[in-house]
Parts: sequence; structure tokens; C-alpha cells
Amino acid sequence: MSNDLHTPDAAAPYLEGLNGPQREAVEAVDGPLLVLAGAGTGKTRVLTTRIAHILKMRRAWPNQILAVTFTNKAAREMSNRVAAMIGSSVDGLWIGTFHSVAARILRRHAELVGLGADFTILDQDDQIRLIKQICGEEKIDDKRWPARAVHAEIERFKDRGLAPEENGPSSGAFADGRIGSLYRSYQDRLMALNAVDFGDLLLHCVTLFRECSEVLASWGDRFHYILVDEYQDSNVAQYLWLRLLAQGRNNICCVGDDDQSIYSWRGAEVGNILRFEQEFPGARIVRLEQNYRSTQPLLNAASQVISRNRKRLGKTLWTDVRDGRPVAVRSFQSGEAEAAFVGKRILELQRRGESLGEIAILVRAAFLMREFEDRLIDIAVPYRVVGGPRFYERREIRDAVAYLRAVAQPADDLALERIVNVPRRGIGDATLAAWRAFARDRSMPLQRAARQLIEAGEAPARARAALGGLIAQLDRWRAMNVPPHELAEIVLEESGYAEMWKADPGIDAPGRIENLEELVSAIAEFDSLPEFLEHVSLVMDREDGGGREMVSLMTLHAAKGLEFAHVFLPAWEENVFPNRRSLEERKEAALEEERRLAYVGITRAKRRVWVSHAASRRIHNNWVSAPVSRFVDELGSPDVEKARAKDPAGAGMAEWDRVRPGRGPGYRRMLARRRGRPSKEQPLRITEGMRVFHLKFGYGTVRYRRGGVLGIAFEKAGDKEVEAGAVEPV
DNA sequence: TTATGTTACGTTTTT
DNA sequence: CGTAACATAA
Repeated sequence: MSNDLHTPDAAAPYLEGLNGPQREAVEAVDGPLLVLAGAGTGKTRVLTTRIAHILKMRRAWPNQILAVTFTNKAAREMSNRVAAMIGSSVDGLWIGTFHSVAARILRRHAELVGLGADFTILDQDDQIRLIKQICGEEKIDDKRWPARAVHAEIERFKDRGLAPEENGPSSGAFADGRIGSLYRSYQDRLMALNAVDFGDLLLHCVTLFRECSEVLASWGDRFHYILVDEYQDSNVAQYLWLRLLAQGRNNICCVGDDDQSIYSWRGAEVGNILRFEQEFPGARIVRLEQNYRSTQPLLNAASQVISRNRKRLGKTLWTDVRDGRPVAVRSFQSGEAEAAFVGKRILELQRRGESLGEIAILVRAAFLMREFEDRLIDIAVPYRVVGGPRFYERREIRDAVAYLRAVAQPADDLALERIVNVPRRGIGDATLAAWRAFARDRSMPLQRAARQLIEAGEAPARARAALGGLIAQLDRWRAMNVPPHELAEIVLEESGYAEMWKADPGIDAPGRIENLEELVSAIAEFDSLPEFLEHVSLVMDREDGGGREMVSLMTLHAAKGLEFAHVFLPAWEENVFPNRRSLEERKEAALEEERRLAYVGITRAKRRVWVSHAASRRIHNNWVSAPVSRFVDELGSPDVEKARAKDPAGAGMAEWDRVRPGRGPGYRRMLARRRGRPSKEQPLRITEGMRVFHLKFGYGTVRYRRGGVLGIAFEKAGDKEVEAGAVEPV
């Protein structure tokens, strides 16, 4: 391939099929480059091709290229696509999230910022528990300033790269002006625990780069080319981190779309992308405007909406696909009617042979999902809620991981506190408080303090015995020389944790045991416990969903980056969307961000978009009426069809009464979310007397069958008639 | 210490 | 309406 340099065209099949601007973005490898990539314009393709190009041109070795993303999913996708393109492994390439790359760098120099190389990365739950402790000590009124809010505020400091002493985003009123000292205490506690939070990964790196010029020089020298995905989502700390790393060679390529910046509320700074030219002098800007996803009518609607925003760099999407149907707008009296309409349309699409995997319902807020879940369950359409609780956030998983942390990291007090009385060992709040005080007085970790506390006989004998037993167990596990997954099994058994769930009569207990088993097999992929623990803190992945075709139900935020043939955008009502709380907080800026959400929603669709709204809907059990969203008027010329006056409930009500909504407790949502456990409903024909399971009503016995409808006596919900497809035999 | 009752609260969420 | 976090009784 030595002639690549001279005749890249002939030798570069990977460049084929790129349009002009895409190719320009791929080939302009030197100097700062901003690629403004509208929705569906092939930005990932540009990024991956650019990496392949740099490699093929021999401009850099794999380990001299750094590509950063925000999510692990994006990082993985980029790796896979690069590998597919260059036809070999991508070993050596630095592809990862901001946080994982920062952690990797920080581990090598931890001592320079006062950390041990084996520092712990706390997840959000630990962070908040720590802050709760601090707020308690500093006598903060937790009614007015709950730990969550304090945590969020500290995160905003860190997003902006601010130290506790600096003036934060809040105007001094927050926590009676004591946010600075809370932040300070929090940092002190973190350092004492040899721990960092997510923001620290970036901030400690920035400090390191600023204070140790040799370290910065070595990393800046190492990375010949830096690529950044979704740059509009970056915060100030990430910008500082990038600028320091890039300042030597100045080869940085940021890809993003200011029109899809929807995370300002968690610290993303649109200014980063808007000011790119000033921040990186001599920067080139390439616009990707040809869209390969949607039809022209949909793009027109999206463009109409987004054109109302004032703060944007400006792009106009276009496509070769001329035909296509305009956005459909439908009005309903109630949320139920709206959901019924969506359900009916989905059934029609299904009948026409469309894949359920190509259908999505995108809502502004999670509470709007219930109506659709209920309806989809009733009509037996399989669906998946995207962005629900993730595997590593489940209680049993966090508990199990806490056990392993307590074994691997004896100074990890937060992990220990989590499991100290799970299962119940008789170490309650009183014992824990005394123990904590004892440890703090001596400024030592809890595990070490426990030994002294027992010797000193400073606690009730019963508590001492329980504590001593636990500590002895931890010591024994730590001394074991077995592979990590075997250790995990031993710990779960001997601690009584697995037993605790096996003895639990709750409906979700069996699922939890399955999850624990899954965890053990996940650990088997790792050679050592520390390796696994690093993976847990940084790679909190969404579950993959698992093969079967299902309708996707998610928030607009979760939908960014995805595409579907058919997209339903319900609840376009004032106060809901644009969201009132959001508007109250930061008026005009918030309105623009809400509008970008609308833009994101419309541009997810390849073929059809249905926007709808309900005159009133039941929110938290009371009826709330709201006028149609202003965004509907901004759509341009959609296909509007008013619901007929004689049918005030709108379309699709014919079958409404067949199944009365159950009034069962909230476990049905939990059941519905049971990890995409696809029911294998096909072969077994359900007959009288059979015991069946229904997502909404639970277990029951079939009494009779009438066509496609079953009469079932449910154990909890009573007698109902349901669609045969909605139950599975057990 | 644990089990049970009460109350407040309800936008978006990755690492 | 559902929940999660908290307060109180056993």
C-alpha cells in the first residue's frame, strides 16, 4: 500500500460512495476541522472513514489516533465499523468515551494528583450517598436542599471545570451560599477514600496536564490525530481536556450538530461548537447537509421547526428522495384515545408486513409512556422500553458488586456500607453510626476500624460478633486465589446474599437470581477482579434488547442517534412539550432546546411521522387540559385531519371496552420490563383449563375460548376477557 | 432492629 | 396513581 500516498483514489475503495463534503471531511486530516453533520447525513461514516484513511495513508499508527465518544455504545459501534472498513483488528486504536480514556490516562499518573493508581470510580448512587452524609454533617436542611440537588449542583461546577473556591453557576443562594464548602468537603472525602466521580476523571486530568508539562507533552505528542463525536454534547471540562491534548499537533476533528444539542441541562455547552472557529484558529468547517435517511417532506417539516431557532450555525437538509408523505397531525380528546389511535396504526402497519422493529413511539417524558404501554399490552403488540433501568444499576447487581468491591478494595467504605446489613446481620443504623464515628476519629477505613472497635469492645457484644464475622469473611475471600467469577460465586453463597433472594417470595426475586447468574458469567470474561470493577464503573451499558422484533418506546432524549421507518410523536401539548418546567427555568434558551428535541424527533423517521396531541390527559390521576403545542404550527404544511365531532374520543375506540384497565398494583410495569424476556407464544395453542400468564393481569386459568378471545379467571385481577395473543402458557 | 404506615412528589440522564 | 423516602410502632 505504499502508493496510497500518491494515488489514494485508486487504492482507496473506502472513499467510494462518499459525497463531496463527506470526502472533504475525510481527507482534510491536518489542522482543526469542524464537521457540522445534520441528522442522517452520515457522520459516523465520515468519522470511521477518516480513521481508516489516516491509517491507510500511514499518517499515524493505530495507537496514535484518539477517538472519543460520549457513550460506550457509540464507541463500540465506531470500533466495529473501523474494523469492518480496514478489514483487520483495531487493536491499539484509542477509541472510547471521554471518561474511559481519561481514566486510562489518569491511572498512569494518579499519584501526581494525590490519588493511588487503584482509585475507585464511584457511580452516581455512591456519589449521592456520600453527599448525603456530608450534608448531614454540615447540617444542611435536606428538605430545602436534598442531596440529589446538591449533587447536581456540584456536577455543574465540575462540568464547567470549576474548583470549589470558584464562583459556580448558582448565584450564591444555593444551600445558603454554602455550596462551595459542601463541594470542598465532598472532594476531601473523595480523596480520603481514594475515589473519584465521573467529573473528576476529566478534572484531575486537566489539572495533571496543566501542572505537569512533561506529562501533557507526552500525551499531546502521542496522539497525532484526535476525533470527537457528538461535539455539541461536550461540556467545558471536556473542551479544556481536548484543547490541552490537541494543542501540540493541532489535528483535531470534531463532529456534531448544534441543532441536536439537547443536553444543556446536564452541563453540555453548545457554545463549544458555536465557538469552534475562535477556539481553534485556522479551523475549517465542513457542512454535511445531504440526508440519507428521511423523505423530503419530513425534512421540510424538521427544517421549518428548527429554523425558528436564533442561536444556530445554520444548515439545510436535503435529500434525493423526492416523494414521501407529509407529517400527519392528529387531534384527540384524551390520552387514551391518542394511545388507541397509535395502537391501531401499529396493528395496521404490522398487517401490512412492516417490521415492528421499525416502529417507535417517542415521548417527551417517561410518565407519558404508561398510556402506550397499557394499550400495547392490551392489543398484544410486543414492545420494549428503551433506556429503562440498566443491568448494572439493578439492586441485586449493585449489591453483589459492592461485595466484590469490599473484598478487592478494603478502603472502599461506600461499598461496605451498602452490604454491611444485606442480608440482615443485626448491624443496624445505631451500630453503623457508632462505627462510622469511630473510624472517622481515627481517620481510617471502616474495615480496619472494625477490627479495632471489636478489640476495644466499644459496641454491644451482639453487634461486635456480627461485625467480626463479616470482616473475617471478607478477609478470607480476599485471601482466596481463584478466578474472579468463582470468587463471585463463593461470595454470593457464603454471604447468604443469594440465599436471601431465593427465600424471597416476591415476584421479582427469581429474575434477580437470574441476573446474579448473568453477572457471574459476565465476570468470567475478566482475568482479575480490579479489571472487572473498572468495567462496571465505566461501562454501564444499556441492555441489547435481544433479537425479537418489538415496537420501541422511549423518550426523545433516548432516541437521538436512532432511526425508524415509522415514528409516532404523541403528546405535543403546551406544558408537556415544550415542557413548562423547562421553560420556567431558562425561558428562551429552553424553548430553543425543546425545539431541537422536536427536530430530533422528526428526523428519526425514515418514512412516516405521526404527531398527535390530546385535549386533556390524566396526569397523576387528575385530568389536565392543554392546548396544542406551538410546535405543531411550526411544522409548515402537515397533513391535518381533525377527529370527527361525532366521535369525540377519536379513532380506534371500537375495541376499547373489551378489556377494562386493571387496577392492579404497579408491578405490571416491572413485569412488562422484565428484560425483554420474549414470550415464545407461537406453538402452544391455549385451551380451556390451561394456566396462563398475562403481562398486565398476572396468572390465571382459562375458562373458555371464543374466537381469538379468551375468558380467563385471573388470580389477582378477577375474571377478564383478553386477546389470546396477550397471554402465554406457563 | 425491623416491619409497617405516612407523606411528598412527579422532565429530560451518560459516565 | 405509584413510588420512594421517611417516621413511627412493635
